[in-house]
Amino acid sequence: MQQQADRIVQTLKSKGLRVTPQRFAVYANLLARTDHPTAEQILNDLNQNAPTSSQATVYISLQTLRDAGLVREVLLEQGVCRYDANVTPHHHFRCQCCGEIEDIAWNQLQGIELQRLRPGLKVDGYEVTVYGVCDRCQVV
Amino acid sequence: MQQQADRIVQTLKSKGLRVTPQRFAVYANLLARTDHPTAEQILNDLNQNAPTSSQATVYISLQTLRDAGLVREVLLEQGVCRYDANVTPHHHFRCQCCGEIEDIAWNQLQGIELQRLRPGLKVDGYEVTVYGVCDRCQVV
DNA sequence: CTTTGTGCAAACGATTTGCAGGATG
DNA sequence: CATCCTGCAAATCGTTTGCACAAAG
Repeated sequence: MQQQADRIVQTLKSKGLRVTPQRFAVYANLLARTDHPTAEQILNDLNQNAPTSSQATVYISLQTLRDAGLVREVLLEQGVCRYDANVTPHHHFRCQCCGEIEDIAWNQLQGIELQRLRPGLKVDGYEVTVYGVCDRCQVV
Repeated sequence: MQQQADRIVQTLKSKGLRVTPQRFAVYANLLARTDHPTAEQILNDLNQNAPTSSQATVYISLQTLRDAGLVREVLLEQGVCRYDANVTPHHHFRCQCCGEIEDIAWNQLQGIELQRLRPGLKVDGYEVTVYGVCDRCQVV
């Protein structure tokens, strides 16, 4: 617990970011979650018991964390911006029924041949999005 | 030209959609473009010479076409919704410099093994997004 | 003490909606 | 002629901004 908190502080500092309670809370919340929450969901979660951060601060903190490379945006639905504290390369599965997004480990989807791409394109990376129905939605 | 127009009319009708000048114009515009325009870009393009459609109509036409499966949304930038009349499965390349989106033919990126995915997930399809820098931006 | 972050409320831009009139099948 | 579509303007939603105050280094 304490170690985890220290690690977060160190991570923020290492990116040259000031450690404020609000920023800490946003990042810690995102690190603790396995879903891919929206800014609003994070805001609600943080303020559930006691008021922690204002709306504007959550939005700005997420921007700051994104610019620092600690957090990434996941855009799979129109008008919905989700956040993910997992910044190592990985893929996503999206349930077309409930909208849930599940991570897919990088090594679960290998073997993509990028060699056939048009020469001239400088490739930095890629990501696979798999669409389907999750087990929970198949039962219902 | 005329044949193309007839084909569009037939396609719309086959989906049970009424053929109105505005709806026709939106779909024809999208079919004629190789870029991935936003609703606003389509609107401007249509009204460039003479006023053709109102803003609301373009937005609703795009929704209708999407629901009919004639058009798809491409979501690669936060807050930007692009449209694509190519609804056959294909991948995308996005230039991180200029934001341009280029189609990648399905058969240019093969060999993804979906077998390793967690059992329980019913897969309907997948899509690869490649990030990098296009040739035009590499020169500059 | 200087810089950066926060909160609030107002501003913003993209998209949606309500409603009256008009076109389509 | 019943239904669906359009245009307009107002409403809405998520996100951003301006500014005064507070906190961090």
